[in-house]
Amino acid sequence: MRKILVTSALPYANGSIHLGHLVEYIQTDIWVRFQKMQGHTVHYVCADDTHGTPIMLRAEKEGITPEALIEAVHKEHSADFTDFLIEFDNYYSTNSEENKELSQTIYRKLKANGKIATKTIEQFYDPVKNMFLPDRFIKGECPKCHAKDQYGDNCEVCGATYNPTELINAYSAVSGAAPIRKETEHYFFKLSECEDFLKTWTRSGTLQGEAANKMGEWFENGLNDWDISRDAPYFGFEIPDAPGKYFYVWLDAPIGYMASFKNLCDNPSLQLSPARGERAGEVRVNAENAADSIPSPLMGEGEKLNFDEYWKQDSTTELYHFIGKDILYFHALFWPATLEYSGYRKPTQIFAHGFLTVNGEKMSKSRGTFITARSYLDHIKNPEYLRYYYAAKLNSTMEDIDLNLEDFVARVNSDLVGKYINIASRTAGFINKKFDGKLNTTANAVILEMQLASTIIKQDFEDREYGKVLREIMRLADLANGFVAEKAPWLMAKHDGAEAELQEVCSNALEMFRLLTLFLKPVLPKLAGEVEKFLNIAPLTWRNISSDSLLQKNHTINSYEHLITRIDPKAIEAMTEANKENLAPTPALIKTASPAAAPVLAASDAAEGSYISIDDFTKVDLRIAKVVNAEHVEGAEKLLKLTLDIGEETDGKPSTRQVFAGIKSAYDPETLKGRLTVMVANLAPRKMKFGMSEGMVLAASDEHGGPFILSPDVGAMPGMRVK
RNA sequence: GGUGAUGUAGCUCAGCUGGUUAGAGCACAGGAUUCAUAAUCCUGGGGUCGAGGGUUCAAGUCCCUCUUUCACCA
Repeated sequence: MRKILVTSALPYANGSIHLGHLVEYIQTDIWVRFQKMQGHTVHYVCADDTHGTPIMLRAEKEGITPEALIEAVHKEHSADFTDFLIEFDNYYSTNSEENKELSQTIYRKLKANGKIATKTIEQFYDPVKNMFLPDRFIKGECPKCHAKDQYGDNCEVCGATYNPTELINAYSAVSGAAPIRKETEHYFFKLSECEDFLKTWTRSGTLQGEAANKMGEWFENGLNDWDISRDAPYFGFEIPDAPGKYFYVWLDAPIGYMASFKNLCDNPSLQLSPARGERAGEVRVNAENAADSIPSPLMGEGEKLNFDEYWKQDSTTELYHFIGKDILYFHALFWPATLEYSGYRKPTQIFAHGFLTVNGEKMSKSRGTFITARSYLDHIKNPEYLRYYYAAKLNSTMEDIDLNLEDFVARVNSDLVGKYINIASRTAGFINKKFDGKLNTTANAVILEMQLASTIIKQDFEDREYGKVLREIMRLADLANGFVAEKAPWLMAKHDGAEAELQEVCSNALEMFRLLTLFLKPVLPKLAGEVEKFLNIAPLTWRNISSDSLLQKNHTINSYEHLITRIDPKAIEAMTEANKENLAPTPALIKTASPAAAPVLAASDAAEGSYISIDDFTKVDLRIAKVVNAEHVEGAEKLLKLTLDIGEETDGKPSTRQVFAGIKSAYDPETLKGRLTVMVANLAPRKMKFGMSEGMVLAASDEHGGPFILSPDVGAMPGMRVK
C-alpha cells in the first residue's frame, strides 16, 4: 500500500475561485479519489495563500485587517471547494503558527548551510505611503508607445517589456505620488549555488518532458539568487534576527503545503472528520454486502499520521504537487532547492497543467466568460457536469484546455444522460415492476470486456490521462447500450415464458451500469453515491470490479428514480449574461505573481472596462433600420426573423437584410412591422440554425426585464448612420 | 524579440518508435426501434492532417522555412 501526499496550488486570498482555478482542483481531486479507491493511504492538503502586498492593501482599502480579509476569503473558498466536491483532507491557511514556525526553521537551516546572503539594492519607494513598491504598483507612460497608465513591468497596449525605471512620469498606484529610489538591504537565497543539484533533480523524472525542457531554458540563462525578503510594512512573517524584514510571500507559500499537513497530523479530529473518507453513513446496505466495504485507510488500525515520516529527507512516502504551468518556476527551482538545503525530502513529481480558455479565448469579463465557481453553481447547479467535462479534456501534458460551452452541453447531455444513465433508466423499470427489484446476473462477453478494460482505465487514471479514461468508458457504455438493443428486453416483456431471460438481460445491463459507475466514481463521486444507493450496494472501490462481486442472485435493488437531467442551454446563456453584468471595473484589482492566482488567462481584462477610443467606436456601423417584415421562426425558442430596410441597394434594386433577433419573448411580430429601430450593419454575417443573420438589432435588458429594442426620434430615415 | 508548445472533419479531440483507402464522439442526413425525462441501434455524407519545400520505397508522423494560437522570459 502506497502512502501518498498530494497538494494543489494555494489560491491567493485576494479573489474568488473561478472556473480556471477549478481545472486544477478537479484534476487533483479526481486523482486523489482514484488513489483512495485503490486502497492507498492518501492525503490531500491545500490552503489559502494569504500574504503579500496586494492583500495588505486590499484590506486597508476595505477598512479591515488583513486577518479579517483572509478569514472571509477562506470561508468563501472553502464553500466553493466543498460544493465542487473537492475533498481536501485539510484546507488551511499560510497565515498559521505551523507555517510561521516551519518557514523560520527552514530559513535558519538555509542560513546555517550558507545559502543566505544579503545585498543592498535600490528599489522604488512611495514617499507618501512610506513603503517600497513592487513593480506592479508602479504605473506610468509606456516608453515605447506612450500609452498611459501602464504597469511597471510591461505595456498592455504594445506588449513591450521594460523596467519601472524606464516609465515616463511614473507614479505610485497606491498614493499617486512620484516614486523615489531608495536603498534597502535584502536577503537572498543563493539559488546560483544550487545549479548542479537542480540540473540533476529536474532530469530525474520529476517533471513532465515539456517542463524539463523549460527548465533547460532557464538553466541556459543562468540562475540568479532569489530575493526572499520584503520591507515593512508587509503582511507576512518576520525574518528571524532581521527586524523590519519579512519573508516574500513566495517563500512561505509552498511551505504552506507542509504546514497544512502538519496541522492535519496534529489534529486527529480533522482526520476523522465526517466530511472526508468513506461516506458509509449515507448508504444503506444489506448486511451481506456491507462486509465488502473496505474501512477507510484513515480510520484503520489507529495508525497516527506522522509529519516526519512524510517530510524527512529519506522519506519513502510519495509527494505530488499539482500546479499550473505558470508557477513551474517556483515549484521546480526554488521549492526543491529550498527543501534540499534545509534537510527535507523533495517532491516525487510535479504535475503541471495548462490554462483554461472559454470558447477558445481567454476568459473575458466583457464576454461573460470570466465565470466564478459560485456563479456556475447558481446557474448550472450540478458541479459534476463540469468535473466530467474537464476530465474529458484533461491529459498529462501542459496544454491548455478549452471549455467550449456548446460542446459542454452536448457532451454532458449525450454522454452522461444519453449513454451512461440511460442504461439504468431503460432496464431498471423491468426489474422493479416484474421481479420485485431482484436481480439475476450472469457474466457475459460485455461484462468481461469491462472487467478487462479496468486495467487500462486504471493505468490512464494513474497517468492523469483522464480524456483517455472517459473515451474508454464511453466506448464501454456504447457496448452496454448495444447489448440492450440487441436483446430487446421490451419484446421479452410482451411474451409469456421469457421472464427468466428478461430478468437476466436487465440484470446484466445493471451490472454493466455498476461497473461503469465504479470507473466514473473518481470523476462523479456524488452521482456514484446515489447509484450505490439505488443498487443497494456498499461504496464501490476498485476491488469490486472482480466477478465475485457480480451482483448476486436475489440481490434487491431500490426503485429507479432519474438520477440526472440534461443541461438546459438557457442556463448557460443566463450564466454568461450574468457574468457580463459584473463588468463594473474593480478598482485597483492588482495582479501579481502568486501561487495559483493564475491557472487563468485574464491578462487584458484590466484594459477592458475602461475607455475605448473614438476609432474603436467608429468601427461599429450603426444604422436606422425599418422593420419591413417580422415573423416567428419555426422551432426557435427566442428568435424572430426580421427583414430590415437600411436603404441599401443591390444591382440598383432596393435590398433588405435578414436578421434573427432574440426578442421573441417581448415582441409580437405584428407590432414590429413598419417601425424604426437601430441595427449593427457591419457585424459579420453569421450562419444560425435557421439561416443567415446579416446584422444585429440593438436592445436593452438586465435582470429586471427586457429586451427593449431602440427607437429613433421622429424624422430619422432608414439607412441613416447613428454616431 | 528569444524560447517552448500548438494548429487533424461544422464542434471537441485520438492518432505509439514513419507503413495498407486518416479515426472517435457530438452535430448533420437516411433507416430501425419504442424499454428509457427526444434517449438507443444501424447506415451514410463530410478532411489537399496550418502553408511551402526536403529526406524516404513510404510522412499527419522525421528535417528546413513561413504562418496561427498560447505561454514563459526569473
